[in-house]
Amino acid sequence: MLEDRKLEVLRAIVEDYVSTHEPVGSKALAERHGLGVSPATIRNDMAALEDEGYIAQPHTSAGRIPTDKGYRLFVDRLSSVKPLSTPERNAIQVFLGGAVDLDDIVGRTVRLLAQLTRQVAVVQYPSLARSSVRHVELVTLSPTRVLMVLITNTGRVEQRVVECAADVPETLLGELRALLNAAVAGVRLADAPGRLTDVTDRFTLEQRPVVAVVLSSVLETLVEPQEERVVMGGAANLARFGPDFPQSIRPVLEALEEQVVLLRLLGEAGDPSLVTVRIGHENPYEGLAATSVVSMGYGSESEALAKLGVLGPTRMDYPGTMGAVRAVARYVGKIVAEA
Amino acid sequence: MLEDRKLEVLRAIVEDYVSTHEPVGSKALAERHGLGVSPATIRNDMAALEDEGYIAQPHTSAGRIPTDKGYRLFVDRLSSVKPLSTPERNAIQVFLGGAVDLDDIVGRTVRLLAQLTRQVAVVQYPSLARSSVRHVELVTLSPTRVLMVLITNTGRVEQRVVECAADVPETLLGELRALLNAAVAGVRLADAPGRLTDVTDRFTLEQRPVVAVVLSSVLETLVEPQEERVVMGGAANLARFGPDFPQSIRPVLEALEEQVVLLRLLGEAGDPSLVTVRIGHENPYEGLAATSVVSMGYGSESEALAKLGVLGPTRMDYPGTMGAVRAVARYVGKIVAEA
DNA sequence: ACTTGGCACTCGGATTGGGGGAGTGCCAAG
DNA sequence: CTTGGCACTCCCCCAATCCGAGTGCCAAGT
Repeated sequence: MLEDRKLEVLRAIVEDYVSTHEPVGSKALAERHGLGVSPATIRNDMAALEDEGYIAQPHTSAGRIPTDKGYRLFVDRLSSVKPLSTPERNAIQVFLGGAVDLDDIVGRTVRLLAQLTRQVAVVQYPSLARSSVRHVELVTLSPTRVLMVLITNTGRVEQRVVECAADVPETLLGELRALLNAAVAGVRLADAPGRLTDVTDRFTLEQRPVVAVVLSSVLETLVEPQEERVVMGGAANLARFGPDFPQSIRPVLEALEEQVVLLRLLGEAGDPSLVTVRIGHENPYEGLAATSVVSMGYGSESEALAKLGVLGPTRMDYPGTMGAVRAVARYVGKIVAEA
Repeated sequence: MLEDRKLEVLRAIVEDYVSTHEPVGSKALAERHGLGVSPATIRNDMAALEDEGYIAQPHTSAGRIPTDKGYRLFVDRLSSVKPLSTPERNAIQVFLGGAVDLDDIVGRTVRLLAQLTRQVAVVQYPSLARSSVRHVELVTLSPTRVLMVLITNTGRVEQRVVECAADVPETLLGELRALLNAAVAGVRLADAPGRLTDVTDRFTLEQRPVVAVVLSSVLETLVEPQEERVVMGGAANLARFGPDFPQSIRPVLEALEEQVVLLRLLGEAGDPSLVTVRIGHENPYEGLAATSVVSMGYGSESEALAKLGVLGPTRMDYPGTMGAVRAVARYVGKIVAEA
């Protein structure tokens, strides 16, 4: 009973603080939320909650604000993901439906997420490692230079210029192209290198050096997690962060420019089939101490290809944000899987 | 004589204000800069400059700050582009030298510019319209779907999926590929459509519908200015803008997210072979009233392929910024041209 | 054992009221 | 045309003050 009400009070504090952005006091709480008790009682509960570390006061004799720990409890036990409204769902379909290629899908997704949540959105490109090879193309640029283009089933296109010591005859290239495609088409990138081991053997001794150079380039592209690309958008929503500016926005902007940091933010989250929330100091970057990340994997039913998420102040609307992230992730997953 | 000194005073005001970020008064001016006249004299000149609209005072009895018009005069007549230091030049070479493909070049350029100028950098991808076709590739995805990949001499890769009503036999595709490449390889994109007019004639009547669909897709990709892509970086440098925050940073962030706005910022500048400066209200977007854009075209000797630039507060170090932009533009131009 | 009203207390934030000073404009003399 | 002098004007900074929301605790009520 008492425990129950304490949790109820915590929920009320989080909700009020999220909507007003101001420390919330016992009186306002008692009034606005229909808990049938007096401010004094709430004060007792609040004192307890503070002892346990769920809330804190900025200064003596101010209202309380939730701590990271408080938000954590709220997210884990006091709230449920809020489904989107039907118009919102429709908007997603319309907005993503018009996409033509992978870049377009990712770009639209980022804008969509940013608009829906009014926060900063981050979307990772479908990972190369988990997708499969659709086609390998070799194009002569100059006698000694070859452009290798790798197309995956997720629509991603990787390119690389190969410099060869000797001239590469067009016929050789054609042969190699055919062999390559026969060997790896439809194969997952991670498994592809194994299929290439005996390709060199098919060529004459004098051809082998050239073949080897091209092959090694293909292998590199296959194996290297390659710069896992991440796209960010909605930075203007940072202005919503609060009036306590440069200090708070600066490190966030810095973090957002580092692909590496973005990748870690998304990458270190848990089960990709569920919405994950990392709150404040739980994030792997100190500049984001006042920031939460809501993320989720997307891809085919069976497997996540990549992740996406949004980033906002710890004082965000978790249920709503989680709902938006989940809905978008599912929808994008469907699109990417069927493409 | 008098005119000359007035200009000298204006230059001093701009330089001082840029370095201190504070309104500059007559006394400080007389001391710090070696104009051999008394503060009183300077006051007279300042009054004149104010009448003519080159400087203004934030409030009565404060120092003066340059107006947009003042900066304009400074840029046009009082300053010269400041060449980079040798170490800086080396840094450019090292940093851009390691680039492997077009995306990489553009990405590195943006980071380089942002770091060099400590401002927000904007780089446009080499335009399709002005570059030429290196290769067209057609790949079967499923019996009725064909992926068209267009590779330009600037290293840019455009892709598009073509849906055909009927099955597309591999042999037909091969033929078409050969014809296409024979027709347009090495041709500028703008001129390419003309070369394709009689391609359809080479096919049998029953093949033509399929050929036509693929061709029209190729044409679209060739003709459409296609989303002219722009990349932005160094947003963290916005924090340097000033302590008068959200109001000033918000519209800028918003503008930076609009590809369209970015394109206009770069696009409307003048002669692409020279460094162009747009100051404050000269910009085609009201959110950027306190912002200047320094931009320049880059590409081969003969012709600019695209533009790049930086964006910062009107109170920026113009000579230095212009020097950095020019140096980077030239170097990137060289790299892109020879690639 | 909780809840409640009462009450003294504590600070942060907004407001007010002077100085202090940088900077200006004008004037009269060089 | 330049210069020193001088009165004047505001802005900015600081300190003192007040106000009130909010707290903690206690003693009484259920």
